[in-house]
Amino acid sequence: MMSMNSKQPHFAMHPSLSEPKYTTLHSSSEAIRRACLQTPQLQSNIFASLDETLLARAEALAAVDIAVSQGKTHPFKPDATYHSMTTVPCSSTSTVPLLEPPDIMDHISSQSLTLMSSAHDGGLISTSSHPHSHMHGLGHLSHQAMSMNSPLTHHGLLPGHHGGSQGGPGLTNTGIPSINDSDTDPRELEAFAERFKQRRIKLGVTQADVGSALANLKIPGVGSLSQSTICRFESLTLSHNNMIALKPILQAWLEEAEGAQREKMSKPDIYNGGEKKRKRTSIAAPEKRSLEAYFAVQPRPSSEKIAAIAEKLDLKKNVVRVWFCNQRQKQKRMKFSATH
DNA sequence: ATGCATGAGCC
DNA sequence: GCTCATGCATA
Repeated sequence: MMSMNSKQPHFAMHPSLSEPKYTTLHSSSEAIRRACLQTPQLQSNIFASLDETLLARAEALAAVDIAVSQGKTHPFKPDATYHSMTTVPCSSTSTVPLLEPPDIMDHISSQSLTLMSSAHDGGLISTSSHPHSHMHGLGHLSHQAMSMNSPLTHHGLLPGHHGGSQGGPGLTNTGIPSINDSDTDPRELEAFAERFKQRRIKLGVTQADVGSALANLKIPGVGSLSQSTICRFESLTLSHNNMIALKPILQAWLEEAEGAQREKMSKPDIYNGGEKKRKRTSIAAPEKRSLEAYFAVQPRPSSEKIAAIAEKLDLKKNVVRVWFCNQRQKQKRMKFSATH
């Protein structure tokens, strides 16, 4: 089922309980997330529990691997986002016996470090053959975010100019807030996100409501967004560019919603259900720890390594590949990476 | 709130 | 195959 099939009148929701279904561990989990976002926990402990020889070998191999991959595999594109997440160990108590990265590294590196032959994509995990149809929302205008221009601006949806003043975002003829220099300021983004959340709650609207209501704005190229995205916007767990791109849209919605705070939408869901559901893969703690250990020495393993790691951990190769992708993406998120 | 996943565009 | 934006499913 959808989370909120029929939009309920916002007044039906208690201001203090604006998230009917997603309000379980807000505060506590956030603290944890913040802490862990910055610190791939367990690493030091993991290695500490390993034989020194193995550790040494792992590092040596990783060094080789890094040199090789940076030399010919990837250009290591610098991102516009702020990342201050190197591998800082986080206090932990684990002493779980993991698979030793060295083993795998050793195994593979002995022959195919620089080669990339098996580039096939295994099937998706878990039955997944969902018609998962449309990519509604802003998907189509979120191309590779350039390091300086937001996708929206790039797409021509938003004015690329800058007002130059920070007196407050004005509106263009189209009603879309213009982009000022201040709009790209992390501090301003953070402030806006906070304001947004407060006002949203004041309106008694859930994150999911906001997401679907965006389609009602009829802004060309702007459809609905998921609860996830709104949540991530509010918590700043999006890339800097993504934040910049979404800000004007959410701002437009906010103004609109507050302006007509009486007969807000009745927007039915844009995505229909009926199809099969996707089953989320869950990587067990031990395996996850191993992956984190690998990630620490080599965030960008080759296809061969991914395959080897997958085999070793008894996971689908694709699952491992995606895990590394997501891990890298996490490092680039905004939250506390910027230095105000 | 967050983990795993998809898909588009780029290389 | 990677990055990025974004989403479904779930804790």
